[in-house]
Amino acid sequence: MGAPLPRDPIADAQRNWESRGWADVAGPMASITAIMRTQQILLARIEAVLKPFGLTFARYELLALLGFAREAQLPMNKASALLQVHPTSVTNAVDRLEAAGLVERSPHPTDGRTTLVRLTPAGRKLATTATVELNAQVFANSGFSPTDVQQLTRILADFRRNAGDFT
Amino acid sequence: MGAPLPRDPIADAQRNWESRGWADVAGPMASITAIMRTQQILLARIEAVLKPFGLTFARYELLALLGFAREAQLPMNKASALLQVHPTSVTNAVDRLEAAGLVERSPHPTDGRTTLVRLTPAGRKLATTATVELNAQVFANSGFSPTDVQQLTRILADFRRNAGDFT
DNA sequence: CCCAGAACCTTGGATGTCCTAGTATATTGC
DNA sequence: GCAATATACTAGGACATCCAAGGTTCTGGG
Repeated sequence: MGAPLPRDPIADAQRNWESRGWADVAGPMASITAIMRTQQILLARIEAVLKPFGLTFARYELLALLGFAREAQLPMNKASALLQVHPTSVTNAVDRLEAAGLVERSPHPTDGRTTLVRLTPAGRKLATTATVELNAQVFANSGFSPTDVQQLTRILADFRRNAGDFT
Repeated sequence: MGAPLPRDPIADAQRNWESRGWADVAGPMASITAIMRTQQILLARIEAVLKPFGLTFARYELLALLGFAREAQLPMNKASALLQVHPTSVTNAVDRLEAAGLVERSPHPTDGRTTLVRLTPAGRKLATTATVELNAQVFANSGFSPTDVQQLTRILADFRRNAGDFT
């Protein structure tokens, strides 16, 4: 979005916090701000790879999830829970994927309230293609060393468990 | 958004990647996905604290940045660079903060292209109040141990530098 | 058996982010 | 000095996320 800054803006913020008498929380503040920024960078990289396929990250995640599901299908509410996003976000993603012919909705055989989403053959194919591309262009050169990956995985899993994501 | 899941969905995804023959990138994939999810959780906590003040995280960040600037003012493009967001996002945030009487726009004295944004007294006061609240309710109990904070700071700073955020 | 409460999905609204394009002002180069 | 290029901000559009509200279908207790 612009040229590199001469200084780390987050490190500056941490110093500002300390000089204001908030030194006790300056470290966590900086870590959290860094997570926000890192997420933006990673999301931008991912979306750049997915754009040629007409996919966004949200839609890709749903395709990938369905690709690993039995019969390549899931109830909407199950998808919402596993992706950990609001049900309306799933509705939105399915609307667009369905319009693109990548998934199909069908009524649940026994529960009239729930709707099943299933990959079409085209959806299955695209899910694989897009994943291969993401693996090669983003995950293979993530910018994290193997040690970093291990530490991140541990730290963030602890955090997510503590936040109530899973038990 | 829902009850805790019985299993970590990201760990499941990692296993799925491995069983598909993508074991070499399964670790980074899981780390990156965990960053995405962690960012969502943290953002939700922050916005919950800011909501009573009529602020969002984007608007708060701008207020906080101005609070540390000389004269409590900055050119729009400088704010965009330091917050590392698109210029239109700053325009959007300033529009709303200005409507709320928290910041003011003024023309740059020598460069007719640039606009300065400055905190109003109300804006300065709210910035401090909101920060104290965020410190107490989010950063003081971040969910990261002091060791985690150190490791995160190091890993994410390396990543951001490598991504071209700063030198 | 039936109705109240719960569960599931969708619609509509608010916000934020980015991109593209357009307007206005500076700066550069011939 | 003037035209070409670059920079700064803003308007409009596409997407995603969440919340609130509404319609439909289940489930359970009386």
